[in-house]
Amino acid sequence: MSKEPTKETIQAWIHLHLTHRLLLERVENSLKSNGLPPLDWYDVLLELNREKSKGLRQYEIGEKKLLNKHNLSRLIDRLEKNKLVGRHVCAEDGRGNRIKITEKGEKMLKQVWPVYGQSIQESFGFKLKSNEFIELSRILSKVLSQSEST
Amino acid sequence: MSKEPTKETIQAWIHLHLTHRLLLERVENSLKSNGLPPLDWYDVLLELNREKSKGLRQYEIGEKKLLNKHNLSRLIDRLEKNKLVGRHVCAEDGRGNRIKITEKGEKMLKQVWPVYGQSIQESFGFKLKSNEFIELSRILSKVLSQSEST
DNA sequence: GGCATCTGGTTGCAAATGCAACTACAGAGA
DNA sequence: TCTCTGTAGTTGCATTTGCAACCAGATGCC
Repeated sequence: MSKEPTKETIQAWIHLHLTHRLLLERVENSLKSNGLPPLDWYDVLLELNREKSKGLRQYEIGEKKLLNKHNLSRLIDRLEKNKLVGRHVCAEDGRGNRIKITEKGEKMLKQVWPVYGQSIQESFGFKLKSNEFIELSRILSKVLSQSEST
Repeated sequence: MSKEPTKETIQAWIHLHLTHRLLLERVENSLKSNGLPPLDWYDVLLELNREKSKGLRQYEIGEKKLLNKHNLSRLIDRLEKNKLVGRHVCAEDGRGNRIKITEKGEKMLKQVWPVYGQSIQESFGFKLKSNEFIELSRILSKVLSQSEST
């Protein structure tokens, strides 16, 4: 089994890398210039918002968002310091805690979305056709789904 | 003109974000565990290797790689400290300098590629069919090319 | 139970990044 | 020429990340 990627593979990887950098920079800039917190905050809050009642364990967030535990722990620190989430005792496991979004966190979500959404739309949404977004998602999902176990 | 991205747009963006994070983490880990420098070093060296004689201005590298000047300046510091590149006086513009790759830099490129290439192949190359890589590149190129001026 | 090992999460320290201010030269215009 | 503005690159400082060591509770084995 050849270990060398093909030209097409390399090309696609480079484009993926560059496109991501471009879009992320745009999004972060627009958040920042609107006085809003970085994208990661939104990402985590959004995940927590889906589990308002139970909350989530840190490792669950880490798995969903592919964030490592060190940084996630400190990201939660920052969110907690800003009263956007709370750490709650975890009944099932004394080591861990359950993270829950606060009212203020929910408000933040609502506040961020218009800016975030608009930024995605401008930098990305207008550039492709609907079926291209679908195709892009399909292809990337394949990469993601086959990699979960690995 | 609606500012709200469609569901498909959002979905594609999230997949792009996650896939990139996954692949980058894999690549960086394999480089690190083989005692090799981070991907950015390779990226910049590769660009410089295409212009061995003339070298490149920092802003040129920045444009190609979408790196901002502050970080690029310090990245060059690190590369220079490791004797992988050199800063040379720039005839046309007294403010700037020309960055050129050294022999050691070229060696580093050769040393990194097997590990880097293998890592891409394992995490990415095996997951899609050839025509999917081509389609992926095509779509992402559209996002990139339409964004250059913006 | 008692011990070793594993896992979730935290923390100290070093390295990298983002931001803003700064230097130095370039280029345009009076 | 002189001045004003713009651009290339650097640097100080605060924030964030990465790494490794660590703590404490869970799990497995005897």
